[in-house]
Amino acid sequence: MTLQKSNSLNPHVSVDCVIFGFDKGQLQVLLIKRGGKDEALALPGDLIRDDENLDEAASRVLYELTGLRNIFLEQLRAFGDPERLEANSDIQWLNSVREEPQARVITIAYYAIVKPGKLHPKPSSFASEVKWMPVLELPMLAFDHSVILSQALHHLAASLKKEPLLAFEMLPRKFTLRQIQKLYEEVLNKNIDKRNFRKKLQTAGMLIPLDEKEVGVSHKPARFYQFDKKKIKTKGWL
Amino acid sequence: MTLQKSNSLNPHVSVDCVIFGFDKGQLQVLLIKRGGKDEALALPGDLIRDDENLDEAASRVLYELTGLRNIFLEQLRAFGDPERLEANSDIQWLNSVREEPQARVITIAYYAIVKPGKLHPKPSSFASEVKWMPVLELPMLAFDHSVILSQALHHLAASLKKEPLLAFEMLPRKFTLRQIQKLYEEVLNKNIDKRNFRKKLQTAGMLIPLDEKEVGVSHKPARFYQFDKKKIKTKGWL
DNA sequence: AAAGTTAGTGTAATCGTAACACTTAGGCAA
DNA sequence: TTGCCTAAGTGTTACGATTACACTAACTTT
Repeated sequence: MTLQKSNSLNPHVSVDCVIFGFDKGQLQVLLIKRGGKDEALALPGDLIRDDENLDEAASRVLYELTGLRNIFLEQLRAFGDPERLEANSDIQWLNSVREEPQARVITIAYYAIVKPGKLHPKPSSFASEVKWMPVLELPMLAFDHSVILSQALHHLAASLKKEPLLAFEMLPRKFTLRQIQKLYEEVLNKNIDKRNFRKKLQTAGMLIPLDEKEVGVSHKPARFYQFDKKKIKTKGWL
Repeated sequence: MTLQKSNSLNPHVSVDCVIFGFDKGQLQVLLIKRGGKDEALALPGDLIRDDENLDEAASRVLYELTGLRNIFLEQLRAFGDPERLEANSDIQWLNSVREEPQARVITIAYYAIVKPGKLHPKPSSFASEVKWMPVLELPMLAFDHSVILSQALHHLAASLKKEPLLAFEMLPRKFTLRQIQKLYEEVLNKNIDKRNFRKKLQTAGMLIPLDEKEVGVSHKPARFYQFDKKKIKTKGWL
């Protein structure tokens, strides 16, 4: 091992966040454009700062982008092919100014869940454009972000089967049984039997029925429910 | 964000490998000492080189340590508190020579599985001492390696429930039904009913019975089996 | 008032899981 | 050689979980 070499080209390390939301019956992901109009969409992310750990860096990216704190956020995994393109245009600028060889970028991917309505995307110092995109009809993303996103999606589906908590993170505070079923159908990409699904929800006993119903719908109005946080069951319930 | 700063202190990035093996009825992990006798045990690891991706770096560490290739190897997750101590003594030396502030080390943890008997630990350029230790009776490890190991162990148990393949990676080519059951009992840390366990193995149909039995044991000799790689079932079988 | 839409509800068949005990084959010691 | 020790090997029953399946109720629109 050449010490000199391994030090001189220490990689950049960034976090990238796959931010999921469920709205209009579709699973959505929050994407940005950093610079010009015709740039590819990308996952929001930033270089890690010296004084923050990985989780804090991801939290910060989320906060700077959305203004939200206390969001569900977990590390997915690290990505770092040496051929990975630069994940931050600042770095490109920096390197071109210095005429140094470009250091690679290793990124730690996180996935996050935001309740619908909590977030009204707007441009920031990070991103000239910010918007929700339905995961099922995505264009190509910048860098290796398509790979990251598809792994995050896979992971989300696997987690949803084990942890009902995640489902409730994706729904508004009050929701109907139909909404939660649609969420599962969308993410797991299969149809679920209504009666069996409700039976299992009842057995789990994590729902508080409210004395409130849908209004203005042209069919029998559904009852609203709330999630009972005291009764989380986390293992294998679907 | 200060560009200058974020670049000048680019973190070091390393891989650390949690190498599991199952021998003498116990789950073991391969640990090293880098330097002196009274140093704490540590997970084997190294800085990532410029020309390799993360998986390759982990593979290389494994190869340099054990001489083995084509080992089961998967990324666990990244660890990177800013307070993380140096994970490579070369770096400390380097930094002290240059009188630079120490850059933090972010590490990508991997876990690997090695069949018993494949590996006869011996010192290398990495490590002055290399040895298998039973995971249930470990001393404190260097840096944050105890945390990494415990997460790897947890992950291993979770994976074993889903992927029988992992079990077969841990066993020799020929094994008895008792061996595979003991493996599960050790990793999942609970007793398993013999008849039910065998029934499930049969249902899964991944075992090829051999015309060979234990010899020299002071009880009814058990039949040997082989794993049928063509019939892997990977989802939820235990 | 009729048609359209989703809410809401129970039962029977099937499958998987869990609990449980005795006979057999070999080594070893008296 | 006999008896004892040890682990191998083998089925059945009870229980719980999962699946499949169809009608009535409430509200809106035309």
